[in-house]
Amino acid sequence: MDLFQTLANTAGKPEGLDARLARTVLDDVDFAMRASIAELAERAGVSAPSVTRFSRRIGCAGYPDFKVKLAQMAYVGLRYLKPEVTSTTPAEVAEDIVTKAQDALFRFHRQVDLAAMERAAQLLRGADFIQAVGAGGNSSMIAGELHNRLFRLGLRVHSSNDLTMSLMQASAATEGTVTIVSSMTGIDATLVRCVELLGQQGLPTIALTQSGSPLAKAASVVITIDLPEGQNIFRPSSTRFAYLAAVDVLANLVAYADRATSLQTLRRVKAELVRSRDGDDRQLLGD
Amino acid sequence: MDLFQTLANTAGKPEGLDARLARTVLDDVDFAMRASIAELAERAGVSAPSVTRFSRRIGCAGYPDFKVKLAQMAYVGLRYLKPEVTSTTPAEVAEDIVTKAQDALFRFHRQVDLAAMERAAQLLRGADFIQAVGAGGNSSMIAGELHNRLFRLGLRVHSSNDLTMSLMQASAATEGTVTIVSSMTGIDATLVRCVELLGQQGLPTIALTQSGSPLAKAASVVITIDLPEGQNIFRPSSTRFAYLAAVDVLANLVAYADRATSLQTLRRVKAELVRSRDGDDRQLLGD
DNA sequence: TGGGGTCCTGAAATTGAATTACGCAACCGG
DNA sequence: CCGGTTGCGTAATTCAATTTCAGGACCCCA
Repeated sequence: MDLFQTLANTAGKPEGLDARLARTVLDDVDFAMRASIAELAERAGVSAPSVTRFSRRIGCAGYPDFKVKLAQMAYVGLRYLKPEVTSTTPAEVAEDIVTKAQDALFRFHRQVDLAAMERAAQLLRGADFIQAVGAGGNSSMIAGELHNRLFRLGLRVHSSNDLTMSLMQASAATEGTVTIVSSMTGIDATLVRCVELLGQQGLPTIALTQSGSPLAKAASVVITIDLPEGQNIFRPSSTRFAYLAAVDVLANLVAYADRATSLQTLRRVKAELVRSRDGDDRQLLGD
Repeated sequence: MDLFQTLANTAGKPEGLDARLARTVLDDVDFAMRASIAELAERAGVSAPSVTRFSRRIGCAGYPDFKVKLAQMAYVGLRYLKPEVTSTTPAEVAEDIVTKAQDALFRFHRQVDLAAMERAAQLLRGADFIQAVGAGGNSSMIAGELHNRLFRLGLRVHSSNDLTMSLMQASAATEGTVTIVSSMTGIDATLVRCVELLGQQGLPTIALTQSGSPLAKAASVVITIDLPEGQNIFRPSSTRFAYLAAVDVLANLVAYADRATSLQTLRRVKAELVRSRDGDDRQLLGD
């Protein structure tokens, strides 16, 4: 997992055969994955034994093992180390975005607190009414997705991007209401206030946010998502891929918690779509 | 890419050493990646040469090459072949969702038509006004994202989930308007009509949709995204990850097309957010 | 300044894994 | 019942990777 980190560090050193090898590898990962030890040695201008030693030093059993580990890492993280190359060709842009998105998913999967997920799913499952709240673009999308994923399981959901409105609704919330909020920063004062208000009334709140943020401190169940954001101001945030995945996992857990009801509702939604729209029931649910 | 497909097919055959080998490999991919040819041969109960022949038959240069290819595929698609296991534990659900999302991104990257992307980016860049249209949950999200990504580059965008409204706006559209629509099915009659209407007026349209769909036929620039949807009715569509990536690539290309303007606008947006919200400028742009 | 030690490196030797060659056995068509 | 074909394992071979070893650079201390 940390192979790339190690490689990048090694490549950063000013001199030494290891640095040269690391640079050669990073320069053309595909080549390194295909090449024999002799070919790689030649390209890097070192001897074959040096390659073996290099492989060992960065934590592999030998060169073949290094190749396998490299291949395992190659897709996710491929471009990560060339830090913030301002990619300009369309191919580079596409690769950059896909790679970062996959990396975000990967990291999310590593760090996801499944116990918190389950608690959240249980809360949602038992709710009489669900409020999904998020604002600011990315989290607005997540709030909308929560609605989109949960209503079809037979749950009563309202989603909102209007924090002022949510604050009012929080004051007016009744027993049985579960509120789920999303905020990548977790520092929006209105949102935090909203969650605190609900807490004071003994109403459960779920937050998708950064750990340690004010929002995380205020919510009753926290699903933390901590990801490094890149420096490239032009690159749309890959973090939302992780948030989206979190929504999906949550929705799935809710669905499984009460399979029968969910299935029934889904069938009804689907049937109506098929009837009114296209008659093609292989198309997916929702457009 | 198709290695897993091939493996799954081979494993499906009732008899033969190849089938046994494929099953052995799929049964424990990690083992296969680490094992020597002799170890794998023993576990499968075949001879070493059979493993080499097997590797060749499924399209690899030899066993080491097979291992590398296997490693490349291992994360994405790992669970793919155990087709539609109805995963029930939270860990399985999470892995399933992350894997499928990564797979969707992977496939998107493979098939993305960069030329079409560039044409679309050029159209957007040159537009006086952009209409982003999508409905039905998934595509509503995409329309919203298009707005969210493009406004901050200094473009004038309106997004809508209301197809009836969009139809009216299409009739009223003026020179300089570029319309970008998203539809995973590509068969919504109103949306197709909307695009046709614009075409008749000589106004450019961009569609993110399935190839071969009515919508794809009607639009002037088509960004095709063809992905298989899983059978699990409970699993939220992983296709939207691919759509989201498409939006990001597009937004990035637009940004680079006129770097100076984009940067300026982004800086302004960011400055305002930092000022009014948190004073922490490492937080990402939008919540 | 010089001697001993350590570290780094590549050439050569060695090991060991993967592949090829070969032959046997089963199956198929005539 | 007999060639021909195919599929497989054993044994031989090849080739890649690794270990060994020796040369050289650098450093520390006398």
